[in-house]
Amino acid sequence: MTIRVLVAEDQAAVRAALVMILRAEPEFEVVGQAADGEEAVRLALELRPDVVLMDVQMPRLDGVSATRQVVAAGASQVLVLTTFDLDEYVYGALRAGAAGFLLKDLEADTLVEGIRTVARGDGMLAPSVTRRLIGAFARPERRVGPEARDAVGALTAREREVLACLGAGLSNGEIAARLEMAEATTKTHVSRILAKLRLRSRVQAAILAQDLGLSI
Amino acid sequence: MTIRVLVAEDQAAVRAALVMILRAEPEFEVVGQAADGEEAVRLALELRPDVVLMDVQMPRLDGVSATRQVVAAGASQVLVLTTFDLDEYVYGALRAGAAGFLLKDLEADTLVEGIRTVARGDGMLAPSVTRRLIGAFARPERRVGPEARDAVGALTAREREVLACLGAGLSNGEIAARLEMAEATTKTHVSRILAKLRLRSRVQAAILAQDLGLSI
DNA sequence: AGCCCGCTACATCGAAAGATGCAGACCGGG
DNA sequence: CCCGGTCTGCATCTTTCGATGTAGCGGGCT
Repeated sequence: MTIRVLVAEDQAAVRAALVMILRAEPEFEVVGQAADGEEAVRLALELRPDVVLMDVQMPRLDGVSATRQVVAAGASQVLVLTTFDLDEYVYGALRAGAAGFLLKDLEADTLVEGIRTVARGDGMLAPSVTRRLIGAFARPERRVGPEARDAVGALTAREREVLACLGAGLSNGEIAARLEMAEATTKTHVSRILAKLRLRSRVQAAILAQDLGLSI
Repeated sequence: MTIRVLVAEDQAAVRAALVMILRAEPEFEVVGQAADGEEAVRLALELRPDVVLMDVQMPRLDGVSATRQVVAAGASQVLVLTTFDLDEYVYGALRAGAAGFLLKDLEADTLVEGIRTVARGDGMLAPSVTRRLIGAFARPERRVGPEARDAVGALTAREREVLACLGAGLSNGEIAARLEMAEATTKTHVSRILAKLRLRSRVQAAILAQDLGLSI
């Protein structure tokens, strides 16, 4: 079971080096090479490789945008490669749907292992990127204490529905329409929610709903 | 430069195996072993190892809580180890401040490499965990499009102050007091903010302020 | 059965929010 | 210098919100 790889990298010397590393491994087959983003997208859609090795800095279409298109088409797993681990590149690539992000100062072993990893559907990140991603992930959730979660647990199912609507920024009238109840009933629910959660306005309820990740 | 490691794992056989792996590497020094979470915290604070290898399932105090305490004290980097890669464990551990998260089905090499990685301040995740973390990270950002950021850029400084207060869930009266203006003036600002951002209520403005990370 | 609880509904009333018009302050350009 | 534009501020008026009381209805429990 060979892993079919497309190499997208504009610098010919670097591209040649990458291809050489891959050719040294019998399990890889380099099915194509691209020198810019547009070519990368075109070849990915045509060849459907298992993995696209994608440089960030490329002419005509940058690697992040190319990644977005390849992933949107469901063509391949994309492993992004770059010299600089700027936040902008990292976050951009990951949001574009990249399965991994490696820096070019890597060992051949790491690259091989990375391609293997993303080929089987897992993720692979450079260690420094991993740490920052963990940090970025860990921060947002500090807001909601357990007491708030408990209080929300004390709400009835219907009240939670209303709370989710509040989190979406709907007015009482809109909530009533969506949940098929009278506006007066919505007000009743809102009042109860505020009382149970010890909040003073629907705005605070909406923020809490956001933090809890409630969605309608 | 040896790396000082504390092993926290309740199953004696597993603990012994981990210690054996570490002892085989001359760069590691196992400075302590703990059989439960409380002991792990106590030893970490006392011995200040470079890395704590922390099991999730432990008696008396679970590994996630223990991690939180060790990290809060700034004692060590924590590499969490578990048999099951349940979301609950992963997210809990990472939010608790863990530098890494590995599954117990790992190779000895991976463990060694993981400890080395977290010891120098980087992050290390099992590949399957990496993929899910990327997914979890990529999703949240759908909320705020560039157009919203542009619109916020069109606000005046004063209006942005008011918007930040909205994001905190304050009423017009509270905003007026905090920013030292009349409540009527606050209302003017709120109205202008809503018009510029094309929103229909302060609730939506508050949600947007949250997503933008505005804070007072 | 009787009972409690949750959902729904409506009315009423005071408080908060939001739209609108207008005035003084400030600033760069003519 | 004055002029238009923008920012800031305040007051007035209508709408929406939120609290409170009352009540019918259905489902689960004893």
